[in-house]
Amino acid sequence: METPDHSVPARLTNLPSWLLTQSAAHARRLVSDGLAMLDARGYHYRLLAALAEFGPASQATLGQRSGIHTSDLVATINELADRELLERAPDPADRRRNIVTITTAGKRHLRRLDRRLAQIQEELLAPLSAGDRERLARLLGRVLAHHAARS
Amino acid sequence: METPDHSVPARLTNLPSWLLTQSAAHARRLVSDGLAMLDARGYHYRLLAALAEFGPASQATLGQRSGIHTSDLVATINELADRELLERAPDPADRRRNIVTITTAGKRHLRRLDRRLAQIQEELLAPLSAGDRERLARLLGRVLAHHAARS
DNA sequence: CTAATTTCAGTCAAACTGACATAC
DNA sequence: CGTATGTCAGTTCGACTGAAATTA
Repeated sequence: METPDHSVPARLTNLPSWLLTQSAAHARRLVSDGLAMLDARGYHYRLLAALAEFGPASQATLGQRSGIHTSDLVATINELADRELLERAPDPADRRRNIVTITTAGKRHLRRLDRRLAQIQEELLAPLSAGDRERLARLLGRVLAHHAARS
Repeated sequence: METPDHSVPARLTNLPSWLLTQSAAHARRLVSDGLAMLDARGYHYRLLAALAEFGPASQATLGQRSGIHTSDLVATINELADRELLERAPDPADRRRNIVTITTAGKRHLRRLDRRLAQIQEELLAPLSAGDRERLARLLGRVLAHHAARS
């Protein structure tokens, strides 16, 4: 069983970081396109998910929960606030802070994104069995946990 | 065994595309930083690898082999040609084409990048056993093959 | 004074689009 | 003619940096 050396260098196909970034590129394209149909993007989902699951919070803590840089959060919140999917209100207890809250429309929007993303996962992982998907998720989760701890 | 719901939304930790893009983000950071120490970046490695493994070629076919858009290839080749790591010469048989060839210095540079990337993989996959790494590579390879076929 | 929070203006790598001139 | 090739200019998303203003 020889590989017929077609097109892509062995140096790359044997390189885990390449396999990872390339499959991630496909994932990002699928997610981007899928969310764009609902006028959304990755940051929107991540922020709405953090708000829905952990409740209202300041932008600083939302940054940690969503993994979005607080600097990028500003624009993301602006976009969602313009569409009334969340609300930004000053914290009376600490006037430096804004308290961000998801609205009912925001929750509805999040559910739409959930459904779309489920379809996208199906497309992304099409060649893998349920067991394979589980194994892949666990392996990636371990890598992620390791590097998340280191920061 | 309850998850202590610390910080990151379950919607994300259960989403394969998120696991993938997040671990890829760590990979990219490690690779970027590691290659930057050798004044290189991902595109340099991919292009040099394609040249070293498959020999001289036109920019169009190099684009396929390296997965770099022919539009981005122009700048990448410029950068490497300036440092004499490859040569760009007009194809006498078809004057639209350039034939790009890796130089001896380019091969030497590639070997340096190989070594650095090997260290980076170690860092990236630190929490995984050799068997786990193999399994991860196979799973990603299958996902990749599936989507590469579709384009 | 120091530290935390938000905001703004940028950079960067990778992936991609569209247009154009040239040559086949 | 239409098609392939290389070049150029520009965009997008996500991740990130640095600096400034406000308030604790």
